[in-house]
Amino acid sequence: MTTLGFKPSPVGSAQAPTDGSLVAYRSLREAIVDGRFHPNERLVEADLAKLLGAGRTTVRAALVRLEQEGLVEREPNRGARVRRVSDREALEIEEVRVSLEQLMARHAALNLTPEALADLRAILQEMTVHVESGDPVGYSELNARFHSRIWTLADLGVAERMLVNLKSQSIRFQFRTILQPGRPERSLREHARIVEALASRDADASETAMRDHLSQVVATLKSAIARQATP
Amino acid sequence: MTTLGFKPSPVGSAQAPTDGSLVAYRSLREAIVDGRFHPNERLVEADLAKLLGAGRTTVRAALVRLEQEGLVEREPNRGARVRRVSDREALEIEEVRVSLEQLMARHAALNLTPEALADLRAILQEMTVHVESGDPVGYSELNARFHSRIWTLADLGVAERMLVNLKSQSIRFQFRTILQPGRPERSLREHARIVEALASRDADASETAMRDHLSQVVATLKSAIARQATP
DNA sequence: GGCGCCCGGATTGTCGACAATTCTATCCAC
DNA sequence: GTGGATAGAATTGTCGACAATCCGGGCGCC
Repeated sequence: MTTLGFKPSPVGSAQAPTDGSLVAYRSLREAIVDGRFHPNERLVEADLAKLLGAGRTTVRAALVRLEQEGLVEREPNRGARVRRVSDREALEIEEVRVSLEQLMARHAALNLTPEALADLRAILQEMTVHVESGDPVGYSELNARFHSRIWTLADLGVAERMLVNLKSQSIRFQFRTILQPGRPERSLREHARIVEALASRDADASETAMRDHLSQVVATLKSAIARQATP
Repeated sequence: MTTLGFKPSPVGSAQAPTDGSLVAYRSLREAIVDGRFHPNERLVEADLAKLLGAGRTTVRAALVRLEQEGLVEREPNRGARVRRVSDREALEIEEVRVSLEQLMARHAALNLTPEALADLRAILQEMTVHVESGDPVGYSELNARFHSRIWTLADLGVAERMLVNLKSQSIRFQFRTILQPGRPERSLREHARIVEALASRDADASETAMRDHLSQVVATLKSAIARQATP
């Protein structure tokens, strides 16, 4: 059992008076995506209840939600565990992501505002700095901001929810791409192309630029996986 | 309160000895997608418990799952209701569907087997019959079979789950497209093109054929919605 | 007559308890 | 020793009860 403590509300963004059920769900979710629970680790309801200072019913509800979200696996009468996403599935997730991000890029191009464009350029600028100083994890965060900005611009709630969900499932794999030598530099150029395409409000070009970018990510991930399979 | 009765296991496909929790979930799900509960209808836990012959805890778990699935809306302390998906959201769902189905078509082309091709041709044949005899609902079912066959051929579990989920949310809108005059005939031709593209194992062509087909669906739905907005 | 307060009814949120199931380790037969 | 049966521990599934919260109507005050 992991011994990391959960405070009632660590530093988290202030929310309603703190609904017990929500707190349990969010805490567990965060713990899983942050890797404080390992893949395949068992999640015993009673233990979690103690950890969270909640009742078993509450924990159970959270587990059900997380199962539906694909972060947790539950077998009848055998309990819950953190779901391990296989290499194959990670690739599949990334492919779905390509599809959805293409859609996002297309709509973003149609909805483009000067402010959004400025935001994207600013992020791009910051990215450049982090690449030059050789800071992959900082870059990775900016990368997330970049795409997220496009999502809100695209204004497609359904697709956005799906992407957020996919991301939380595949987060363990993100470093297998970004840590590849030369990858940040290339990624930066790809992002620049996306911004250009968006700036010209060309939906087709934006979609294509996004596809090219993420196809590279898929390819990188694929080769990284293949390489480690036969060391 | 709807008074439709739930038998323990109406005629449903046999499953494990019938897990109470699963039964509740499936019954509710089916009731919602079949329209036995109207959009926005309140789902009172105690009532459902009586209906299903289960405890409130069980019903609650089912509601949580359905919420995560997007079929039910729950506000803290205010209970659950059947989620109403707006016209706008239905369009969005359909657009996401286009993206994912393109991906499916691409992979289906790569994985094509003679049996799968035969299946698709058979479904196409049946479709022709139903179109000629003017049976839109029969055609609609075959349409579902057609796409479903492509999904299993594509062998992309993640994308398939998403599509199934999207479909259950937007099922109320399917008749707004298929009932349009001339739509079945056109749809049939589009499906034929998809089969051709798949048969030639051309991934790009398959993807394009699928996109063209579903873009038509989106367009049809869009105009149907616009038309009824201003009658 | 309108506005705000307060109260009962209805409903949800949470808990602990109990039964049912699965898992573990120990013992016995061979 | 090996294999299988068995008892006990651990864990899940389900329930009813109780407190907390929300909703609607009635009352008084201005």
